[in-house]
Amino acid sequence: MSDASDKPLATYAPVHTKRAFEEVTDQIRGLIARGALRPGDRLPSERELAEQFSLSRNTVREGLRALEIAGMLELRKGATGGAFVREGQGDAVISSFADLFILGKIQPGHLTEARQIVAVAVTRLACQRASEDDLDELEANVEASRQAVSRGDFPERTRINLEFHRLLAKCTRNPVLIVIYDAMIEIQRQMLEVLPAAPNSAVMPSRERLLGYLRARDEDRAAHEMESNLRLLQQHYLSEQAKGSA
Amino acid sequence: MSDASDKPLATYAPVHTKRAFEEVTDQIRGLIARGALRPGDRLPSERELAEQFSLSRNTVREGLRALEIAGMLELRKGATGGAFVREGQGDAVISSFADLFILGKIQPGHLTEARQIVAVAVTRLACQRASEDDLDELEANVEASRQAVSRGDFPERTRINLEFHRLLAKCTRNPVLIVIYDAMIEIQRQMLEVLPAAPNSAVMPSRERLLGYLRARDEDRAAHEMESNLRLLQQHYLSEQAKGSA
DNA sequence: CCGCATTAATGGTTCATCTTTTGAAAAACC
DNA sequence: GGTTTTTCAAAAGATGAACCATTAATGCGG
Repeated sequence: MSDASDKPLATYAPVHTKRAFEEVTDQIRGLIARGALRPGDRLPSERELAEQFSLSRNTVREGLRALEIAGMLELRKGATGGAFVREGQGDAVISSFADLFILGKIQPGHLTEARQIVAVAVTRLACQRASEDDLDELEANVEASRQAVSRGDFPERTRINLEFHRLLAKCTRNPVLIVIYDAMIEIQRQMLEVLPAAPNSAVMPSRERLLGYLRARDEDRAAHEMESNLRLLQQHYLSEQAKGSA
Repeated sequence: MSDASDKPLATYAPVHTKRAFEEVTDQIRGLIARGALRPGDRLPSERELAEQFSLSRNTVREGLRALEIAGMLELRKGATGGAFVREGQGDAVISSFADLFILGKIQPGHLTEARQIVAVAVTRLACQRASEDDLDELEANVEASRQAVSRGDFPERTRINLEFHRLLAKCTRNPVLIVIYDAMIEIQRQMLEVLPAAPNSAVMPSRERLLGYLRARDEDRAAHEMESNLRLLQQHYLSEQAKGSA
């Protein structure tokens, strides 16, 4: 079917026959990247898009779905429904990151090592940039954790303790760090559903000290507190791993 | 938010009517998470899955497509085609991360700040863990960069210089750090396509010094070299931002 | 044994049609 | 007049059947 005039020059490059729906995603991505579509904007309905692209509605939907999964669009049904450009959040990053764990690509030791690195930096930046409101939120979180413990609601305590990290990351005002840190915390959460949680009664006192250092804007002490806290965790997982492989 | 009266007995389910294709993705994700499906395994054909799920082939395809986009499956067509569980790589993380930049959520200053943090840590770990082969690869990369400069091929030099970071991250042997760092480098690359690149003639000498420190396993000097290198970049972007908003 | 045409299996695409959800307009009610 | 209920239309969601395109295995002829 392919005569010589098909590909006259030896460009070896392209390959990977593009599927129709990828053309849809590329074009829409391009419009967003160029600013022609902005967060909150509504795209034409599936039927209109299908006509404009000269594709079937099904194929267009696959493209829209792809962008929805990628977190760039939100598809709303109903009378005023349609495809809307999303205010970008890191949900897609977080879930695809978590998939790496599901696929067995990430071991607990890998995660805690990376967490240590980012957590210390996040703590330092939070110390510099946290507003009073941020600090109040953190304090409320610690208090909520205390209450969960007193109720004996340990799953809830775990959830609150992880939430603490999310709040801390928010203080940095840096979306890159926020999404990275949130993703790592999400994986941690998923790990805790499978692995035995480290009991770690040292967490609460550590949190209280950390809170004090944050309020005092004592960056070094705050960072050190966070670091030693996570080092315990790292040691726990490394010893678990040793047990597992023994 | 405090006492029991907050949550009466009837907490009215969360719901959020699940779409049919999400059931497909959840079930397959579950099978992978439980180890019933492992990387490399082939799923039944779309037609068979449609029958087993009691769904139309179209709907099943949407589910498979979703997992393909998430990077968990690979769909191959042809006689021996089908859906295969992928060896997990961070592609999906990287592209969804890059989407945050496309959506305008990430500014250059955010990225370089985060890069500084991770890069220094990556450098330290690379110093500890890089094999001789790793170091040879890094050296070859620097040499390639030199040659690109002498050819005057600056886009190629940029590509090679970013590749240096990818190689460095690989030395850490930590998939979490690798994927995070790769993602940041990819965003950097996309930024360079839009923004004026920092000329930065200081890169090559810095790279050579860094390479020396890596070979000498001199962690502190290597980390310092990387840090001061990126600080220049950060200053460049901050001054650009100041110009832009002026 | 090799080379080429055939064939079967698979994903890719399209079409037509139906269902469900949702918001808003119209109607009924007080 | 204002409020509630009903109706309606627009949109995505789902379906099933058909057809196209690609790929690897099969088998035939040399």
